Amino acid sequence: MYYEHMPAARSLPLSRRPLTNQQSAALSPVFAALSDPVRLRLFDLVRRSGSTGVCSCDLTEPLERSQPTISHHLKVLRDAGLVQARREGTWLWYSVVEESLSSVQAFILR
Amino acid sequence: MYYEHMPAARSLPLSRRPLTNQQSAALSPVFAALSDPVRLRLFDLVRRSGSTGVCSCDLTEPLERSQPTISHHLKVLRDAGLVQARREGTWLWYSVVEESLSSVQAFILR
DNA sequence: CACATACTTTGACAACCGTCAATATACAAC
DNA sequence: GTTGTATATTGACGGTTGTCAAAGTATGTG
Repeated sequence: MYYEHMPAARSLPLSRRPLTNQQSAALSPVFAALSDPVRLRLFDLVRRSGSTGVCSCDLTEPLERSQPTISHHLKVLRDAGLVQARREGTWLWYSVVEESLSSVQAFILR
Repeated sequence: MYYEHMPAARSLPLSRRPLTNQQSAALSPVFAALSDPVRLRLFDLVRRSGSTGVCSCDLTEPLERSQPTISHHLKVLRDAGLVQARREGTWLWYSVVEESLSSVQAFILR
């Protein structure tokens, strides 16, 4: 008799077991991406631009940082999976990745 | 006529306005405290110890870090307002500060 | 091709971070 | 007081981070 259709026995539900090394390694970069005040405001500006998105050139002035610095921060947010870019001619339109904060949300409610 | 009892006019509800410099400066240290994988697991272990708390000596081994390192990380979590310590004789019992993640939660749902 | 605009990459710098060994402090028991 | 245990602080080390100026890449216009 095969048991492949039976769930493995667990002493505790998944969320009640200690955070594993892998889970924390996957989650910490998301927190790290939001650990800088400039990036927090950057993410907020991108998020409130909605599905339309916002172009990088419009983010330099309100954040009072140089254009390369904004580009650097956007890359950090992109690498963390928090925002995405869509090219349209010369411009890059940034928008948030929906559900990208679900892992953080899951950790809070854990 | 005095208007001191009238609320200031607002073009948008508070949560719909861009994150201010002060808000991001207050929020980023909380994310920074959770941006390290060891601290994430540390916070998780403290949290699951409940109101009883857990003593620092029991955290060194599962996290595979030296005692000074764990002490350092606990201080970071304490400074961020995420955990608190209560002394009982020679031991310090660490427990989470309830509602300490509410600012993060508010940011996610913003 | 040249030129302009939008954005990225490189390189440098100071500041910060994670880690541990060594040392110091706090408390309890004697 | 001394001795022992629990925790914090100090100092040092390599590695990472935020920032900008300068240079490079990409796309569009003429």
